[in-house]
Amino acid sequence: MLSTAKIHPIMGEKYDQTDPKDILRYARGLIGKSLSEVVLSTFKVRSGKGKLGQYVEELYFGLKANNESRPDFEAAGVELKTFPVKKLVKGDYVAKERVKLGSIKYESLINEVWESSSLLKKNSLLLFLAYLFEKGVSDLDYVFILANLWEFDEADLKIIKDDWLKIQNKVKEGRAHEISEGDTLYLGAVTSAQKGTDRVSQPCSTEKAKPRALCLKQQYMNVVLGKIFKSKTADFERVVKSLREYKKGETFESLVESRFKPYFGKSLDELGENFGVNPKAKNFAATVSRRILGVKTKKIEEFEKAGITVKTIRLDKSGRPEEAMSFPYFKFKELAQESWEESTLRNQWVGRFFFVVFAKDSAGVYRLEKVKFWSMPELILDQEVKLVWESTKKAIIFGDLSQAPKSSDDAVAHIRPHGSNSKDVDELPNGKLETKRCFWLNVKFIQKIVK
DNA sequence: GCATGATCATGC
DNA sequence: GCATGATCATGC
Repeated sequence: MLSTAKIHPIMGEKYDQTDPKDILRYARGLIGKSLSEVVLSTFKVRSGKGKLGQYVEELYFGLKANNESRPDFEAAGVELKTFPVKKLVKGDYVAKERVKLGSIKYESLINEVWESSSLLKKNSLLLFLAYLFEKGVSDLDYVFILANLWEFDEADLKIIKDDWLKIQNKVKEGRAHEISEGDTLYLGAVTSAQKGTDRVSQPCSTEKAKPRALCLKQQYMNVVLGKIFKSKTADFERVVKSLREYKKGETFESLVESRFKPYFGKSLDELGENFGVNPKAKNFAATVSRRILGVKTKKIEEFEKAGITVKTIRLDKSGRPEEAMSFPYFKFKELAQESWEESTLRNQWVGRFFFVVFAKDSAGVYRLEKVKFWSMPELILDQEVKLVWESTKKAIIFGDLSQAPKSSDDAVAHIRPHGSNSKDVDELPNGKLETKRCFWLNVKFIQKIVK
């Protein structure tokens, strides 16, 4: 606990805790500095994660530990979110992790209504305070790089509300133990267990559930950061241009599905011709799918924010997927250093998927059969996929990729080359060069999903 | 028919 | 120039 804490002379400067703009002005006094530079204090550094946010609140803003259900700056309605970002080689800033909005209380959640929900009350106006994360730097020495007020626009709020309702609904149905972060789009229900085995009770079932917190997904934060910093990669196209496009009771997902419905049964070639897409390209079906969504070349904002991976699947005449499903290649040395919980693979596969399925008819013509939003049950992810990942990591560290999971091992996934050609290589920790590889979802597993 | 390695068009 | 999504090619 804190023994003493003194505000630095330059922070003797006052700010108006009832005025969001003045809070922002004061917050910006931190930009380019670390906490240790602006706060003179003798205090014990607390152990554990996420303490920097508390230090900032107490030492810089002079706030007391706050009641969970109200914003930090109650009179101004401003909630402070301190979070780490990383700088990519190309210069863009990305969130290091999700931004937590508050823990989920299963018992009370089921009695809340959205408009007066604790989530909305607390998080309507956010003050994003980002610091640059660097390995090995202590909490007080991180340099702050951004302070910005953030209010969700109508389009985002619509999706966040539907996310919230979806989570609430699962708890009402007594399925809190089946919640997965991939269920939802922008608002995630991330596990917050201290230990992997921690479980809490839920109101509508005797089954114990993992403790969870509501968060803004990492991908959502990446888009937000891109917009704030006006990054070149933050140029997106939205599927939903206006809220009026939503029919009554329609969610973003059902709206997307309804965009595809008029094309069900149409042949892939026919669709490609209509949209002027080169049928020879290997991403032919993927490009056609994007055109159906009404986007041409830019990234899809809603999909990007939600971390939705769009994949096309071709089924043969017997309904079997013709190929396994590839993902971006991984760097051997990076994977070797990761932990499963924070791995690139888990982060990608815990998200949502959108499958566009083309099936070969009796005449051998591919036709758009259906579309499907899907997320991997966390049980499969944290057991079966984890095993595949761990075995891959072992093989990489050992320096022999022939020991990595193969398609014939009959698991959920395997690894296989994924480069431009056999000369497209990456270095193993032992210095040996191997063709770049990626994780692939097995044909049988994909078949189960789309059935 | 299937597993595995190799490769290609696109977009940035 | 390279990552990505996806499919092609080969061999058993």
